[in-house]
Amino acid sequence: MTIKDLAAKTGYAVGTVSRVLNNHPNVSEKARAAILAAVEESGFQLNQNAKQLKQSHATSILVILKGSGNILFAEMLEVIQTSLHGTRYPLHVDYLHGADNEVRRARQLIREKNALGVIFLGGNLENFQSDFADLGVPAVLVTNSAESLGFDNLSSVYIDDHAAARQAVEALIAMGHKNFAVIGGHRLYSDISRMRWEGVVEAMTAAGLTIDPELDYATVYFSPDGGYQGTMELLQRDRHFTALFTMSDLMAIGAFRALEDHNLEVPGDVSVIGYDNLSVGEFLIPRLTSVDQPTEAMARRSLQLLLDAIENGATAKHEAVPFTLVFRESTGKVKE
Amino acid sequence: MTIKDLAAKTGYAVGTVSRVLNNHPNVSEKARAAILAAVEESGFQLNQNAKQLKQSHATSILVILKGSGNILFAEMLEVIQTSLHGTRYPLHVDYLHGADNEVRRARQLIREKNALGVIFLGGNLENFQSDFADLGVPAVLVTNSAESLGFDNLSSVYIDDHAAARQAVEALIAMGHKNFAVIGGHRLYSDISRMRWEGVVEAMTAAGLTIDPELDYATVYFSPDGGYQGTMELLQRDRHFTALFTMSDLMAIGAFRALEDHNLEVPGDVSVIGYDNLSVGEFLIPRLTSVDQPTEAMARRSLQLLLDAIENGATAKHEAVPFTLVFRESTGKVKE
DNA sequence: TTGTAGGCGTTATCAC
DNA sequence: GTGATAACGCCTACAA
Repeated sequence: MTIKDLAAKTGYAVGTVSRVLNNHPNVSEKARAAILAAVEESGFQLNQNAKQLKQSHATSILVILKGSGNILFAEMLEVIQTSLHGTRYPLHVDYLHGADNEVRRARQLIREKNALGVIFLGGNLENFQSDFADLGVPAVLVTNSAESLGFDNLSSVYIDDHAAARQAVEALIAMGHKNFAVIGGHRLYSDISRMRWEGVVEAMTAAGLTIDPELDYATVYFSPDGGYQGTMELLQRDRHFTALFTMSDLMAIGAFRALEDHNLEVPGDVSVIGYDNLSVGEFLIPRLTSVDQPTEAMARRSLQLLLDAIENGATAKHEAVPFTLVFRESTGKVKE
Repeated sequence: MTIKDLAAKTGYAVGTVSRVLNNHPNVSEKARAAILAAVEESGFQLNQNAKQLKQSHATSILVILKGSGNILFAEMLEVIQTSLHGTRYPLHVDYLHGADNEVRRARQLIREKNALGVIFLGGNLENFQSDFADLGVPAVLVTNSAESLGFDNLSSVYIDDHAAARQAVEALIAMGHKNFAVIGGHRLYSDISRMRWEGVVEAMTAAGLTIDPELDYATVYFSPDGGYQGTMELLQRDRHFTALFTMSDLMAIGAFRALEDHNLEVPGDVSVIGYDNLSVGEFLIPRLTSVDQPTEAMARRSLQLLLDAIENGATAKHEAVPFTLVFRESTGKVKE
């Protein structure tokens, strides 16, 4: 079933059918009604390959999401989708694995889907470094700052991981904690892990405290299991920490379990602070203190920046979205 | 940059370029090397729109995933992806929202992507009822049984939700529980909620116990928050249950919290059993008893059924994959 | 082994 | 307001 068939069926020419299907003017009400009826009856669907192949002017916006399991990205995507719904910008979403090169993928999809701009939900700075030049359309990277790259069509929206981690630790220091342990990802391969770690170190140093990058840090996956393994490892090293900073709320769940297994109380013996402020944290026992990732604000802002660049040719901006610390029950004053 | 440009650049004709790009035979090594070098240098990428539009024979397999937030589906997708990697079947994945019609979408994508077959990860039987006829390629529905529909090209792989819920409740009855409460989705709109509920009722009835579909059931979302709200509601109704069946592990997390808020111990005062056996359950305090969804087995089996239908014209099959109950700490004998 | 040309389903530019 | 018709980029007979 093609528009040719529809044309034959209704007695009009393909051009008229196409005009109806695309809501173009200069079509009689009669023709429109007849063709729409035939479409309805036959369940006809436009072939997007042919459409995209032919269509000359770009109209759509592209979102490239790296890591489909990431719940924060999923939330942001939802915001973008609802914001764009009903506008004149169709949305294309593409899901990528961590290993794939998101910038190359973007380049191909921009051409194929006639995209006006791209939002990268997550991304690796190295890929932008090597492949972003001459992308041709405005883009926004969400999560990392792309300021250092200096591309004039690449904006970025992020939270200041460095400052967030620092403030989190400062708050715990203010509660009297002196001995910290940290669980996170690989500081070499994970930008955010490195930045958060640096924030921790900065806060410690500023307070005249010390933390050992080898002994007080556990490198694990961002999962409950990772949190469990990491905490067990830290505990076995016998470092006697009273505060545990996990780089994700998921890790904190595993940390809770490991501490329980060692008969350590939260926050009585160990204060635990997570990261992301996932909704699940509110229901844990004890309720989890966490660094809030303002997903909605980040999503909204990135879309604004992109549309501003598309519609008004606005220049690239790099913005840190304000974060907040959410204090709940898993942190407290250190025991005397 | 098109294959025309490549042809001009290398001095060969577009036909030769196309043959190289598609690994067709009858191309001299010299030509292949020259063209591949040019491709590498220019970073050329085939336009998939044009390719798919033109390509006559189908090669790919389509996976339609409903509800991108669903962690079980994400796991199954991973199994399918790795299984298919390196085979002659490219994989197309499409993510859909709950409200969209997955069968219509499949119909369009089959045509556009030249798919040989489809795996539906989740799906609504009503949509299959109304739109599946004459889909044209073999398909497998994962999660629900499609046996009642009787389409000869639609297989299904599922776990017997009915039996699983029944066995879960039977096990708790064997521990001495008599008063049950259940938290799940809307039994009208959610097939699995209805089937699980029916399993619960069956077990209760068989044991000579009663359960009230109004008073002992809370309809909520499949989330920690839903579990919390549902448990609070049940508690406020003052039904004095000693066993709580939640239709998802996520709900169980919220249930734990609500019980704690009422100074009720798990499993001392109330035994809690979840569903899905997510990895997080292992780390909860107490560790969560749950109905295991054999995601890997389901994914493997669905792919086998599909490939068997594609390659050997095998007829549609409907298979229940065996589930297991994983007993951990959140369930126990009822207090005397 | 290589080149040529028709056509996939659609949009857009012409005439009418 | 409507109908032809030339592309879009590619694959694939078929011819050379």
